[in-house]
Amino acid sequence: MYICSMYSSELIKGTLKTIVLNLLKEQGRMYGYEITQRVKDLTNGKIQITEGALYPTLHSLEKSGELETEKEYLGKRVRKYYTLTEQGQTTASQKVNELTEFMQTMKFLLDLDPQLGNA
Amino acid sequence: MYICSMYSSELIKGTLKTIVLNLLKEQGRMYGYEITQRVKDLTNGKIQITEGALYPTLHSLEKSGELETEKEYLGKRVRKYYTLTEQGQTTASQKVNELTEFMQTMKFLLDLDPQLGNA
DNA sequence: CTCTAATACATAAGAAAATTAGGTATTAAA
DNA sequence: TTTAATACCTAATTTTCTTATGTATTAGAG
Repeated sequence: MYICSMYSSELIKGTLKTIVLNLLKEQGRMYGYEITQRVKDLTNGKIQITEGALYPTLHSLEKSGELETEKEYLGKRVRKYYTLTEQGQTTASQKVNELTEFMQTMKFLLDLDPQLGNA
Repeated sequence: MYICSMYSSELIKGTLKTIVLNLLKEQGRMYGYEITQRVKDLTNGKIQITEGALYPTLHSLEKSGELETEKEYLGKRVRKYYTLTEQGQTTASQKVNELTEFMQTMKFLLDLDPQLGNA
């Protein structure tokens, strides 16, 4: 599953593209399987991207012009490396900003940050 | 739409139950339409719950035992007030905790909080 | 007085996104 | 030699939300 043990999965839908775009922005160049492992490591297993969710997302981002690919061979095994296009860089920033703003709004709405200015 | 102007809607799926349960926990007793207005007001219109999303969610939460209802009449107009059951109180807390933890994980993952201990 | 906007409930068809479950194939390790 | 890990992929189903309706009451504008 896209999210497993730590979070009830319905909480988190819709963040996958943002995660992928942001990782590629920071790392430069990654292949699919690497993305799943990186996210798992970075979050101590709390967020686990499934391949059934990831690959369609990568294909969709490529189709819409955010990502480019190049294949690489290690012996006979294939890797498809993804990099951000210029458009993808812009989208990545926008998505991260949107998610950041949204999380702040949610924090306020859930009264987790009651005064909006707790030092 | 559930989310309109400010956020691309795909970012935010799966938070509706948490929002509803948390509001009812804080406010005690609310009716559907009131919830949509409260959320809109609290978020300055950034998050707008549609009735097409809200009512099915309320019915589902009632069916699963998180919410109880009582009808009230103002003249001929009906209001259905929702309150948390004991189970609902527990669920509300859990959902808020989950979302809080998730948002922290996301913040870290998106490198928005690079050192994990910025004062 | 009449029409519109707001209040207040509801459902149904469709779209979007993930889950679940499968498939192929290579390589490293037990 | 068999299993686990690496590495790609797709299809059926489910969940959740959007969009579009529908009904009805009440307040306010003209």
